[in-house]
Amino acid sequence: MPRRPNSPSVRPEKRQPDGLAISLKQLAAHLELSTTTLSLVLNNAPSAKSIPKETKDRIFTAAKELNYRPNYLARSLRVQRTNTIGVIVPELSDGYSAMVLNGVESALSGDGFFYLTASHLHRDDLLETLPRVLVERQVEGIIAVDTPIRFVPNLPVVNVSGHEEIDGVTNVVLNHQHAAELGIGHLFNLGHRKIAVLKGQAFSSDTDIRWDTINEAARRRNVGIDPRLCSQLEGDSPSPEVGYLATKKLLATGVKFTVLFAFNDISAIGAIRALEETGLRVPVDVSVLGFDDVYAAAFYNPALTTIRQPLFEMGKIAAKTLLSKLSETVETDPPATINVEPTLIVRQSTSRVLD
Amino acid sequence: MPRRPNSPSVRPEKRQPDGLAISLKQLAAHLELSTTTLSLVLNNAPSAKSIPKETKDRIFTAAKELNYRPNYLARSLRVQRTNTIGVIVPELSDGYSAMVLNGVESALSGDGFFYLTASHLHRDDLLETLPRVLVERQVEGIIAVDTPIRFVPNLPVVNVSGHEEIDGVTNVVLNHQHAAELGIGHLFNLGHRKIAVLKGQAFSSDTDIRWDTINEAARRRNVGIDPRLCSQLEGDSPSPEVGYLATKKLLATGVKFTVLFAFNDISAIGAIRALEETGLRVPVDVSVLGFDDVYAAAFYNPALTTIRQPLFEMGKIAAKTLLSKLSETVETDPPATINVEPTLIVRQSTSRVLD
DNA sequence: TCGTTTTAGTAAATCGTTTTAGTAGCTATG
DNA sequence: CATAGCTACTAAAACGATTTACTAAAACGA
Repeated sequence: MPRRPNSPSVRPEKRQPDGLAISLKQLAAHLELSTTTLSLVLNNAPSAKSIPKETKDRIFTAAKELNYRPNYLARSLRVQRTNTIGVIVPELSDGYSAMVLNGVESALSGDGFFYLTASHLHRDDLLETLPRVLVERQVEGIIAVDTPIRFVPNLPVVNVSGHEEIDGVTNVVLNHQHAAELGIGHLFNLGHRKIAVLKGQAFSSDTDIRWDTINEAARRRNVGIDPRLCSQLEGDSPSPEVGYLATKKLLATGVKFTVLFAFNDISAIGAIRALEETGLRVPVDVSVLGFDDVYAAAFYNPALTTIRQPLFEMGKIAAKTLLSKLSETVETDPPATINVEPTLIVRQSTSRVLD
Repeated sequence: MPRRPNSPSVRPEKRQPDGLAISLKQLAAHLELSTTTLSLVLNNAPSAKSIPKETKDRIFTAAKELNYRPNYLARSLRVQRTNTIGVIVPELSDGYSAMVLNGVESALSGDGFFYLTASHLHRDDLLETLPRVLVERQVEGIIAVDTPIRFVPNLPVVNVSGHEEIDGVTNVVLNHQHAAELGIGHLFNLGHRKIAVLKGQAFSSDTDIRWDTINEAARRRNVGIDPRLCSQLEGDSPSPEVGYLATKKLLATGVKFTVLFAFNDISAIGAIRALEETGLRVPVDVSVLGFDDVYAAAFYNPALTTIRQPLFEMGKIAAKTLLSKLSETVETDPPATINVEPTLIVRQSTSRVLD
């Protein structure tokens, strides 16, 4: 995206001060007109067509001069629309949520919508209460990101990476069959047969389906995955450490493997650390396959081969879907599930098996 | 933080459905009482002490049964408080903002506050309009993160990593003198004298002060920084690529250096890629020093030596400061600037100079 | 000239709360 | 036995917009 450079320093006098808030009533008094007239003109309602241009201009200039800004609360209360949605994420710092959020925002900002963010931190109580609190705050809909649905509000809901089928909830999910095919296919073609897997944490929505589809794709090629070669991530830290620990556990079993299929890039990075500490070089001795394609993946050392998940787009799609649910002009319900496609990004962390 | 594991699957019948919203008026009609009484009881106002317990219980149970939730808009409009603040960030996906945001949220959530997020994407028009729009939405205060202030609303403002002194704006900033001392001191002690620097993008608040303090700390040790060994980051991508490109430019000049002090960890990662592509090993041939200590830093290969900036805490402090500005019980104004201290984290990307 | 339409507005209701300023009826007290 | 004080409530105003249902005057048409 091309950008013009900003002026590096802003002169203080360029900063605009703000007058005190003025209400429509005050503005009307100042103009000796009724609030009705002002409201009609300022929102250019159809019935304002009988108001002469001269009066309209008076209103507009006075509004600008006195810095009139409608009170969103009052307006929202009256028109029963807040142009606000709620977004529930596990935690903000994990990269995953931030990416999705970024997509959500990009779709929302054009339409004058804002969003309230809330993190549930995998806590049961928050999973119950957060949707209620958001409803209380009159959000028009909710986007949940990698979050189990405990409470279905009477509002449109879109769940990113949700896999439960719930009435009124649209799931935006990766095509996991395809993702597993890409990953296992790539490893198989490189000659790998002893595949270890880092399975996701129990609380992660994708854990089960990821594991199931990987297993299936492997079985389809007559390469069963040795149960001893599956290690589950534990703990909700967003750092690579969880992958490091899970890999250590894997190595401790002594069962040999030629490749490690990680649950995500972050855990793949931790895994590589664990492998190299044991004297295993990546990808010479062991290949490592990531998932997600976060920014760091391309620049890691070695650059990660990974299954790209279009998180930004998923957020964008989620927001657009929610908006279309909210606009009463759209009649057709969105499908219960919207699939997005993964991409295999081959870099340096996987290579052909030697023996 | 200890956590009990979640049940991995939730039985559908455990999901709570939501009844339609009911208003206070409806609830009052149902109980054959006035809305006044209900409001007094539900908010247990002092004047509700004359209401007998029996009536109170009737009200509470009916509210629970009919699932009454007060409309936050209406309440906010009446009491003139929204318990909502606005947060303006450059972009969500860069890790930096997400970390700060996480801290903000942690301080806010206990106090029943929520926040609206807006990204300015370094665009001049958004820098002007976003604060206004947030004011329109009746936020009670604004936290700006690494964001120049173009428009000072008539509200408490806290600027994380802001360096302009503006009336009514509190800056939460790193002690950059100390940070530069830690960094340059570390490099100096390792014998480095030819120091290259990756300077931040023009739009980043910390760029100038970081550069100035580093220069000063170097000069204090009689090691001037060769102007040809300073390369500025360009472009607003949050990926390591900007560091990669800036380092390539540095290498193209042919001027030798023994260490590279990067603007942040992300650009340090890009720098290492560029160095290794040229056949320079880190830290054997060139040391690299990062800044921030993001999650990836500890697990990068080589693990990054870096100056840790407590971003989570800075967000938390910013939010707490804003809240104290908002509570009229606190009389004393917070200081114009709040300093936080950096820490030097020594890992594998720096080593003693050989010659 | 009379009726209709258009022009240029306004009064009042409304959204869903909170809060101020009461009001009846009962009880205690000197 | 008057009155002060308490008990158990309520009517109505307010927050700041939007919207419905008007009106009075002017212009138009036949």
